[in-house]
Amino acid sequence: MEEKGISRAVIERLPRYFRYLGELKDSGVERISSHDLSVLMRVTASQIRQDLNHFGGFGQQGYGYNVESLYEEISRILGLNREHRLIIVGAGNLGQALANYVNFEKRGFIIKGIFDIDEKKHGRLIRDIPICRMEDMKQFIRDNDIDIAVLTIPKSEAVEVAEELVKSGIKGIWNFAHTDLNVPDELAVVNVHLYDSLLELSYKLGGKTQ
Amino acid sequence: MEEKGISRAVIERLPRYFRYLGELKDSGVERISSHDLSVLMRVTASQIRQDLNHFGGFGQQGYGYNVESLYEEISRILGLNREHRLIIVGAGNLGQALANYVNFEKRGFIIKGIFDIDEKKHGRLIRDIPICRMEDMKQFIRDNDIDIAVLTIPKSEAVEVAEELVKSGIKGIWNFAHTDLNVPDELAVVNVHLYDSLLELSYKLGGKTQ
DNA sequence: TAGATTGTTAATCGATTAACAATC
DNA sequence: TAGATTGTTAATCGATTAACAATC
Repeated sequence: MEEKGISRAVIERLPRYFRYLGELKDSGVERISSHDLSVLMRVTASQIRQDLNHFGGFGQQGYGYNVESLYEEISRILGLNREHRLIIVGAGNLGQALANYVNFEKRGFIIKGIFDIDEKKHGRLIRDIPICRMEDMKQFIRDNDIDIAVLTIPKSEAVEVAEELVKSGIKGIWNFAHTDLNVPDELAVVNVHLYDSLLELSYKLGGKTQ
Repeated sequence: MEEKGISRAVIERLPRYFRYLGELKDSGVERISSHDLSVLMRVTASQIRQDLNHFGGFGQQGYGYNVESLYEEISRILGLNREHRLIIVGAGNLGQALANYVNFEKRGFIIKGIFDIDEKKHGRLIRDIPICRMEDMKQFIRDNDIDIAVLTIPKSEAVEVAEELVKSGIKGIWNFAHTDLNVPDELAVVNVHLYDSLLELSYKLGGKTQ
């Protein structure tokens, strides 16, 4: 039993389960019931059981869930049992910040290269990752078996570059550009629209200011 | 008629409407029907009309919506008619990247100060924004009438610092720390959990790799 | 006026919560 | 065994879509 028509809502909750289980595991908790977890996470126990049962019966009646093994199951569901090879496209502030961030690597998201149009940046290293010419991107993706591209370029270029990435055989795009990409359905895209998220905060502030 | 019990789903769609209307405005489009907009945005026309009518009847039968005025309405709903004063807490890679990003300022999100525990960073400027001591944060928030704190510190410190921010009278937190904050309901919090978002991508990649 | 398109009510769909028999 | 807690079905709730009278 696995992933056919799992709803977006469930998928978005998985990383949060994973995070809480990781913390429980680290603090030495061996087992937890859906009820206890629901109190911790401030959701309903029903939702937890429903969510998990989309992927399999990981619990045991009268016992609950084994923290370690549930953690491993979710880890596997999230695809953390295999290594991902990434490139970052756009060596601006955000691209460089992400390149410098080492925690992703620990989880198997390996950044192999950075690409930028600015030739003054070419040849420079961030950590040990080279900043390369855009012209070499396609070949680099193939040579290094890259599956994820992190898009941190201005929106004006994003759509075009995304299409180029698709042609190069990339499997997923982590899109920080503030635009919707026009890519085939087979491609996985997750958008991080920071400005949208800031506007959401501004909305929620509502009458709270002034 | 305004914002009472608007659902999360609707709120999260507002910035996207705003973006599309901005682009239409910039390309000189004067009016648009919910149908035409629905084709462009790949949603249903019904949803657009329902969403907008939570806030008021901005359209006109037989005509559609005036792009400019709808843009202004949504701008106002999103709170862009007033200035927001921000501080960034945590001058690491991400904090510095956000501080360097000028586009937010253009929309009225003014970054007034940056705070970090690392005293080697104190006194340095990013653009014209000073990096200050954590001890001075509380006073700075009051003196500069700060309403939003951007939290870009490790999760280990985030909960504690968030509580301090609450006491200092902050109204909203844009949280990039990978943890849930424990703050009163009156406070607006929007989380940007980058790692969760990357895991979502990893999940979606599913069988696509290997 | 006739045509177009909204605002809004009603119908449908999907997600969340509750309940409980199965079972460890 | 008795108690606890799951997996799963049924009930409820909410969000999306469809339909259409109102009206520009």
